Amino acid sequence: MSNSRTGAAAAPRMSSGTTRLRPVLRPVDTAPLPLDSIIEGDCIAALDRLPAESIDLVFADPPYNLQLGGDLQRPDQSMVDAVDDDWDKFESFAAYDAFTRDWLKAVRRVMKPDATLWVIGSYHNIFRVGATLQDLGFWLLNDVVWRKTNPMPNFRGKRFTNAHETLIWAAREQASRYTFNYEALKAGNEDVQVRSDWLIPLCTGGERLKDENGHKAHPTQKPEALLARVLLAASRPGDVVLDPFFGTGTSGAVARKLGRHFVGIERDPGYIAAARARLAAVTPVADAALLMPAEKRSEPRIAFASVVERGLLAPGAVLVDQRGRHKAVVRVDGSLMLGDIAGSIHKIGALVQGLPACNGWTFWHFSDGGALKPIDDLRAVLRKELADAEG
Amino acid sequence: MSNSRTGAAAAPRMSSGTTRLRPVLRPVDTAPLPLDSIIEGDCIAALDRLPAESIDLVFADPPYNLQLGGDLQRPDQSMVDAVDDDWDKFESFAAYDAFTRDWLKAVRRVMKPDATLWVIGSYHNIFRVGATLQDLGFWLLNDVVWRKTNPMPNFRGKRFTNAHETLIWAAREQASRYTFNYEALKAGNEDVQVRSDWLIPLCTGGERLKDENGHKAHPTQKPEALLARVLLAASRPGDVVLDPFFGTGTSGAVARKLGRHFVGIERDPGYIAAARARLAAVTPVADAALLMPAEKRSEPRIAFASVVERGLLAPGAVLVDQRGRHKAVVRVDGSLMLGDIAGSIHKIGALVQGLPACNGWTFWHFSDGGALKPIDDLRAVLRKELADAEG
DNA sequence: CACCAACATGAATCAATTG
DNA sequence: GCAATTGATTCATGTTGGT
Repeated sequence: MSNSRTGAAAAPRMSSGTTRLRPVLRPVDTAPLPLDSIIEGDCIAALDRLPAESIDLVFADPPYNLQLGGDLQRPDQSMVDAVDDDWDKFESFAAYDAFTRDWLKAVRRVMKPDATLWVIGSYHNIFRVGATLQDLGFWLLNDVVWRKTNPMPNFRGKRFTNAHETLIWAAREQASRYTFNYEALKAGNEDVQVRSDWLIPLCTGGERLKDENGHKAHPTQKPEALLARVLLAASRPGDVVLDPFFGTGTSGAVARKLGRHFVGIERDPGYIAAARARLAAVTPVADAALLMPAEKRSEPRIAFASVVERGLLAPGAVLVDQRGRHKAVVRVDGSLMLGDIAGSIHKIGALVQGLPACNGWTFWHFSDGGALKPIDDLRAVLRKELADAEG
Repeated sequence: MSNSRTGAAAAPRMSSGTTRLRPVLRPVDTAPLPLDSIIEGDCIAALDRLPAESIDLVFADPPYNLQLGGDLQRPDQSMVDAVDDDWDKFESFAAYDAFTRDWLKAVRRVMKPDATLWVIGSYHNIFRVGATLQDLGFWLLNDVVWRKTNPMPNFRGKRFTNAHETLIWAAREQASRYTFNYEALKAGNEDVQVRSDWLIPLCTGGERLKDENGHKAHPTQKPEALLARVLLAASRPGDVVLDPFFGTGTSGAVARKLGRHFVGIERDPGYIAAARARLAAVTPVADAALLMPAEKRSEPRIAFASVVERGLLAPGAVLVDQRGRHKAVVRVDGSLMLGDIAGSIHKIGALVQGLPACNGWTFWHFSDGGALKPIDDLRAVLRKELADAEG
């Protein structure tokens, strides 16, 4: 592990160097990663200049103007007389798919092998994005529903109130060992696993950026609470968060507040100006201890043999399961004996239950003054000794 | 309008005769619409034999293409009974796409011009289905989220609990003048528009069909409440509801109960037998207006993390008990920190008191202008927001 | 019969380390 | 790189069986 796991101020984690994918052609003129800054320009061109495998987390809020003008307009600018012409629809969807494919491929190149990607969208575009992700080899982890507490009603009464948007969370590849701060999320959620549906208000009021005329600075500014949950779930302090459609910089503001680095790409100078002003006003959470995700510290491995060696259990001692239905005898070498079969605490535990696997530490119990206690208690004794010895 | 709109017993509505799409090649040997019966056989072959433009509503629960790997064990070492049926296995995404395209095209031919289609799926397949719908010229109306009250947990703690599935609601084409019972839905929802996220329990208990051995008759039986909401929203009494993946006939049972006709297509004789027995036991309700399933309600769970996310408490804020004997610090992720130990508000509250359990909401207080107030007051603020969202 | 404890189960793309 | 081993991990709801 890199040292960045130990503090918010540390340098960003570098790629492990192991490339699990086939080698990637890297553009000749890549620049060093411009940490905590906004790159002005076209998303894909800018991505192609970033170093490969340098990003820990990607958050993307791509445009979904499937049939409008702008960057997705047909190349020849020709007029289409029938707007609902099937062929035109196909052209439009195909153009959007090509655009999606291009930016996702460019993003994937700069992701570390264990990086993950979040994309947000609505039913207009999210299906195409999701299918493209699968086609490119991303590994879908969850689709997450942002339930809006205060959605805009459906004024014409012709459909259900469009009260949610969808986020897709995907790893770069199936083999990725991605960051997921399970324990921390659970601790903040009444000690229950966090579900795939999140209830969060729209970005309104003081959080909503306004221009000099009092109009909203960006049409689809996302709430910081949404980004906070994304970053707290799937990144660590010191990680680098890339947002290829930076807009007015919600992802950057939250990254900065939570001790993550950001890299933003944005084409519109107006949005960039708004984002820069916003970022300058962000106060990072100072105390690194508040940022590190609550985690069960990984305990040193203890062999059952050392429990016997240390005399916490004598050879010949009888272990039973909690309800006393199964018995086994401790041998000097730390294996268990059941009749004439010997094996590990796990193997014998699985055997007597007819199961493929078993955690022997919690399954087997010993008698301590009449009370049955799991042998895991004995492991805890050794761990404490070990911890004390290390200071 | 046909007279079928006025009563449950009327004949099914016939096509208006105006074809808004380009002419469709109709198979020579189409049969008359086999109302209220199950067609045994391949989905696409059976669809090709149905008359064109004869269906008012389609509900489809296609294979999800789960792509499961090895076995999954629960923490108690028991096995998860996963979907491992042959009908859910596909060679590749391309094969699944081809399958999807074929059945959707066949379905579209038999839909009336104003008919709509519902498809349900998970993140494994729903993106591909949605994109294919768009490619074929369907017009997406909503994506609807079925939020499960009681989903299966994520046993390994590696992802968010997969707590929802997605339904796509689409018209045959953009010009469709589809059925949407807006006023009825609103009246049944405390006079507010029905949202795109529905909270409904899984199909369990007595509703779940079992075989003679007591095992579930179908691995993915859907709750009747879900189908009831679909049919009440987007069909009228007397309409014909087609289900190309009939399974054990939930859509048919609900259609029959609500005074709609059904046409089911199913390949597996075992499922068909179960469905026939089930359908025979259904009693149609005399007055369909009486049956509006109430949304599942439960006391909303508020996460302390969301109190921090919304800025009601800042990271680093100090919480104390009422008499100021214990202190703990709020972290960014909604856990509390006591020394170097992090945990939930409840766990840390229990820890400082040496008790096995503690209600952190009433135990911990924050300082509000000199006065100590329980953090439960902050929960009340969020609860009010949530109540507004749930209706 | 009431009550409680134990058990069962739901569309699941659900590990990390050692040898 | 692959196989074998170790060991970490669950929420809501309904049913069953015992006192």
